[in-house]
Amino acid sequence: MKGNSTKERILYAALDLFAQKGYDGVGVDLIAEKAGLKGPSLYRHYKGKEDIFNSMIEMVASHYREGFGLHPKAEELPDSMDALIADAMQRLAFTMHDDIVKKTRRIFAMEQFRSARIAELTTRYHLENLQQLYTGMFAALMDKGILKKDDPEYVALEFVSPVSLLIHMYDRQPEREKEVIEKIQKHFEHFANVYACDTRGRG
Amino acid sequence: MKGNSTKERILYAALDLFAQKGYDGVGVDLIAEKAGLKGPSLYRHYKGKEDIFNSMIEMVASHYREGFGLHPKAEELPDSMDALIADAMQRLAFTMHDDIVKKTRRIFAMEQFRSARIAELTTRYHLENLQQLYTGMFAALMDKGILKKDDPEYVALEFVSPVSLLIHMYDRQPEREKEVIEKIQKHFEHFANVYACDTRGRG
DNA sequence: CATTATAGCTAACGGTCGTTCGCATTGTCA
DNA sequence: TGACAATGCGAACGACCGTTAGCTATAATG
Repeated sequence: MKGNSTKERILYAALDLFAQKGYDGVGVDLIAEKAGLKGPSLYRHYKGKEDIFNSMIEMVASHYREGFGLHPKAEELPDSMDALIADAMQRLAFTMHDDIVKKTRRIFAMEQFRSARIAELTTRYHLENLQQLYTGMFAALMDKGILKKDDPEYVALEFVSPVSLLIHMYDRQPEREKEVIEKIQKHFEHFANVYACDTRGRG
Repeated sequence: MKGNSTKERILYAALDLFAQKGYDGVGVDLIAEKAGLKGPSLYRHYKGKEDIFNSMIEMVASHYREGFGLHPKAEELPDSMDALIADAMQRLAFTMHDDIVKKTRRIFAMEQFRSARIAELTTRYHLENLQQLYTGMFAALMDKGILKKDDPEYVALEFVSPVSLLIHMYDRQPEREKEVIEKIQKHFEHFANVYACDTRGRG
């Protein structure tokens, strides 16, 4: 269990349990036990269950913000279609297997209707941030003559959406992981065939 | 409230309430009240809360199966890109505004991890059925020379994924409905530019 | 050293949960 | 009409919920 201070341990315990059974499915005593104390002691650190939940959300949100800060710099742009796909596959592997990211996704899926704040974060997390990242990247690749000239925002949407959707599928049916990865791989290849500059003839 | 028999009324009440607050957020007394009786009377019709939930899921699943049975027959195939998009926009309007469909989506989103059965239905509902529908349609359109020849399965995936993702966004942020519809419309146009046969020059 | 804040605990509160029991009412059918 | 199943109800059960109060031990502070 990550987290050094008790406050942090509580948040990581909450993250893990809420990801398993949802907000209403977890009692405060269980969170406390996982964090190494008794239920009432939680109230020395947080105002209540809702406060624990919100604090945990803000923690993973900032964790995510940091991890996502690694937008590729100009000189790190992929310089070919193959490099683009390799880069995307690496991001995929991280997203699919990082523990915190996985739990965060599950919570967002289950609790997306709990508040406007969470709804907003969910949309950002599942769609907008990814689309924005690739919009910038594709605009640059179009300039460099690697991608065909097109509206980079919508090319990014086409690129990102199947991945996001298939990751959701993996989240709820992890036994189909292989199938998901294969389909994403094939989707990338199909994307390359359609949008790359130097590809002659398709189909 | 739809449903004539008490059994049915209970399921529709459960559908509505579970869609609002999730399984754990709704008590049996509330379901009963909405169905016009008292909590303990539910047990004359179902074995318990879980049974109500599962029965409700099977009801909407079969409701969905029927509604989805309207796969276009060969002679109803769209005969142009414009017709294809018009058809898709009509399906979209239905999906976005039909009450039962909306509630079903919310429940699947919140309860997708509750059982393998629901996980499976969620994937079918959000991805596989749509992809399958358009895979068939696109294969035919490729034969007729309306769409460029390509792997219809992946063309369908590219077509369907942004729509599904943007509908999820609409579900949790209905105040952004206009934006969602615009983006889907633009996505369709972009798709047409990329994949239609008779389109010269893009960008 | 005396004081005070911090952080843990047990006990207990009022409330809600899903469920069961026993009884009353109604409708069906011989 | 009498028997019986079907369907409703109120009362109540044990379990669990989030939270508060009050006590204790330790750590920090003057």
